[in-house]
Amino acid sequence: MGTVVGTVEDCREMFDVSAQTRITPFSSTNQIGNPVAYKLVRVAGDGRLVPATDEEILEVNETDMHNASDACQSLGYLPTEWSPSRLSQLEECSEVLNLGLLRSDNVEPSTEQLSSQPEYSEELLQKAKQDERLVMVSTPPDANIQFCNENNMFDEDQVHHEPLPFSLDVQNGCDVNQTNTVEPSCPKETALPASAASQKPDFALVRGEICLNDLPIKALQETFRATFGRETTVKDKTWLKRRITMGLTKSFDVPTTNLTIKDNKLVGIKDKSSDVADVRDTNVKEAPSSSAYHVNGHSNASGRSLGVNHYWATEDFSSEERAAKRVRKPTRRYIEELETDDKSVVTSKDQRLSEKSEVRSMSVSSGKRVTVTRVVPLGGSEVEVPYVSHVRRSRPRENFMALMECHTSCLEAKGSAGESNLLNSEVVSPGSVVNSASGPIQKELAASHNNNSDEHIAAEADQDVEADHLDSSGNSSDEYNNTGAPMMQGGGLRRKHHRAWTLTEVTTLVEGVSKYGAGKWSEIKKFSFSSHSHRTSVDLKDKWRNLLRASFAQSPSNTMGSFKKHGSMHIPVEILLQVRELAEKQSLVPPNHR
DNA sequence: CTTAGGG
DNA sequence: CCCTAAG
Repeated sequence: MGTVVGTVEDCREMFDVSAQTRITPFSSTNQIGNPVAYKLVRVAGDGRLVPATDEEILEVNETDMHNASDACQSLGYLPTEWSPSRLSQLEECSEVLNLGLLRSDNVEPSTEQLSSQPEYSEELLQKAKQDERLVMVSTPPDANIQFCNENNMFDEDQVHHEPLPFSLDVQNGCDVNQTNTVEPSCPKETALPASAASQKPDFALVRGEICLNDLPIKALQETFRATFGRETTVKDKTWLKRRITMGLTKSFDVPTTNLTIKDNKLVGIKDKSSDVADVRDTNVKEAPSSSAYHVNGHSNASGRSLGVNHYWATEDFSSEERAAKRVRKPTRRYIEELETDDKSVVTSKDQRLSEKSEVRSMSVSSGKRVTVTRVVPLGGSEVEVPYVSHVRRSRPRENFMALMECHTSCLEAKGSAGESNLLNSEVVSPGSVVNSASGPIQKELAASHNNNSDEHIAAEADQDVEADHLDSSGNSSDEYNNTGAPMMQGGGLRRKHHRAWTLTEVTTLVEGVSKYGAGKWSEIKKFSFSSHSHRTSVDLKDKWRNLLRASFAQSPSNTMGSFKKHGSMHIPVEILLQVRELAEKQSLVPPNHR
């Protein structure tokens, strides 16, 4: 489903019919606490902005279809003269559009629903091009409050329009006390009930950088999701914070209706730029005076301690926004970002990296066509999917499961057919993950193909099995799936490549270290771990580090060690002692002796 | 590519 | 485990 995109005229028509019914005291329903991205349409009579109902959205969409196609001849058409910045603007647009979609579509928090949305993104982008006519408006969190202050300007009709939480993802992901059905509550500042308070935390989530500082990465990711309506796999706190902040500020730039309201009055039709500015101004200038901010602070205090603040209550938002726009430097670290970020701000270095990552994410393909893939986060795991467009960024493909299954079956059936191309070209290999870990995996794949066997797994797995039955933990075999890629399990994705270290592995590691010395990981891998296909040298290094930690943490006081977390394998004390011995020995004796 | 470290 | 920065 799309957004409310349409000419003002369209809306007029609609509202001639429906406007009266929906004009009710604002205070009766809406929850200001919710950072809802409203789709606004203007009421014919008084020119008010009112949130569009879903039906209206539909209608408008239909009416708009023509307009859209009119204005933008074909969907595939992209004016070449558009500057990159222009495009990026649009991207932002579409992002916000997606946001709007999120809330309008979500009746249930299911992901299937959401997953289908990306399909519209392209179309949305197209629509976004005619920003002149965009009726849909996504108001940033504070805008709601602002509307509230402007007093009845934002009429609400809960029957037609149920304000949904900013993003369902936020609720779900953040485990906040919220239900999908937003109960009507008084949005007035005066009545800031506990119900509102319960929602504040979410609100706070999308606040600003300052309040993000204390959040763990997870929370930041949630916030990101809440902000952009899409997942992120980025684990870089700094980046996340910056991005979130940017997203928040940027959302102000979304084109609004041609008509603008100023001081409760309809100003009239303006050109886009001034219009945007106006909207922003009203939002920015008026909001800070609102006592709603207090409420926010309050609920924050009473709610989850997010270390929240009055960040945007006190900050000069407009300036902050402008500053952010310029200051912002594109990240260079993650493919996801490189592909979704504004191209306009990419620096030369980033360009290089971008290319690099492109290469990285490019799959060899069958025959003439090269399939570029991108990493799509799904349920904590990342998979490469054929890269479609920048626009589709909100949700992973819905039939991902199918892809996975298809792929795995491909693998099995593939053994004889043996065209590895297939894997890469059409269905994206789940095994080829972003990082270096894909190396071994692909080796495995190759092996399986060469063997022409259906039990290609066994080829490598047996080694593990062999190793496993020697020790107690023996849980590494369970992880073994065809590709070595994360396996589906009850619909969820396991973290890719998580294979518990078996006791034998540990011992061989220790022994390897004693032989070749700590730090000679490649050697150790080559000689001692030749049988264990996985376990890269890095793995060995990591494991050794952990072993060291364990050994030093445990032996000083034996009491502590006993009631440690028993989540993972218990490393026998002897081994730990051995580890420590080795560690001490090696740290004292320079490796040159060996 | 290999190591060392931070996350 | 993942991701990177350095050699």
